Amino acid sequence: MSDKLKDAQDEFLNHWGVVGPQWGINRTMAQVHALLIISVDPISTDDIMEELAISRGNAHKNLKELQNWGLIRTIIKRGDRKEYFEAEKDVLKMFKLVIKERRRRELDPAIEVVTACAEKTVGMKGKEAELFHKQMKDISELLGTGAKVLDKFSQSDKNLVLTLLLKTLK
Amino acid sequence: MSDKLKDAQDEFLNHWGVVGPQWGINRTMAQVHALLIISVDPISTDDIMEELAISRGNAHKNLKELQNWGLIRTIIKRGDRKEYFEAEKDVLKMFKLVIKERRRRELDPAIEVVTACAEKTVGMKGKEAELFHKQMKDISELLGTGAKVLDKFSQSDKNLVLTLLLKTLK
DNA sequence: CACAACTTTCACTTAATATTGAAAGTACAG
DNA sequence: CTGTACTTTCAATATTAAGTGAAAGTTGTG
Repeated sequence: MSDKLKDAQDEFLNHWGVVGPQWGINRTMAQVHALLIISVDPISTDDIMEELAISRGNAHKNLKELQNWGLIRTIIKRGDRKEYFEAEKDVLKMFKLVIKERRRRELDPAIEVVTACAEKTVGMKGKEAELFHKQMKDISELLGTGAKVLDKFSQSDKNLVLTLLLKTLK
Repeated sequence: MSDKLKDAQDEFLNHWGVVGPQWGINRTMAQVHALLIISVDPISTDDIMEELAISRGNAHKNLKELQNWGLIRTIIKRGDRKEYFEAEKDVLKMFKLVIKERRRRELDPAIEVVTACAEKTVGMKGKEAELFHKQMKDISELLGTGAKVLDKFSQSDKNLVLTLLLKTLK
């Protein structure tokens, strides 16, 4: 008998490890996270090592990284010296954390660069200088607005924001 | 005399090469694009090789890739056999293209995986199966809505959508 | 046709990232 | 205080991604 649940879980773990890197998240981190969001109970580093067939160092590093993103938390059980880990299971909260982190990593540095470049060329004359300044200013403004939108989304506590958004955009 | 415009342009080219990879775009592709969006006139592969000090193969590959994203177009001048390249200069259009491509690369494959996993476990009994199914379904729905939002944005021809959005979310 | 002016491909090199596993570090229990 | 049950670090190694440059392919021109 093939265990259909186990099959589906394995499919998720494997494919998520492929999808992760397309999101700028490494394969193992994506898989550790995947494992945790489908685990009913908190699990230990050893469980993760075994389940994903990875080394202790690797498991450790990625668990730390997931903690930095705020996606998982450490659980300690009394009478047990091991640490256990548990993921944020609420999918909306989870995505808000991801968006927040990606805004910080992707948008913020880009905004800094173009804003500085725009400022350095303000008021300059000549075709080339004017084009350069305009491009820097436009990119800066657009990314700035984008960052604000993402902020609002990740701070909002209404679950239906996305759905509302969709209607607004229609 | 230090050419302030040249300095700012170099700063942009260099830093954009750092920012690019954080966006899942390789350094050279980001720099070639950067060069093109601040060039007043179309430029050739040789110009790009010289300006960025990269090989022909590398320049070629990244130009092709930028064409796949729809971010640049080829220009031919009569009486000249060389190809020249020109970027989409409208920053809003440019970002719409980037968003469209990233949705395709990041969201679509992820949606496919979780949707399949959700379908395979519909109606299953037991704590573990129920959690798994719920997680897959929730992720699928959230990503699905996200994809639609990005679609609307990249299809919309109103320039002020983002700004409006911001107000809606307040 | 055949040469010149290009563009494209690709086997190889180089650089960047991820992974391992063992050693070092910590902290609790007895 | 000491042994044990862990967590953390890190130098070495493996894997993956990017870049090179020369050779092969293509196309327009005389």
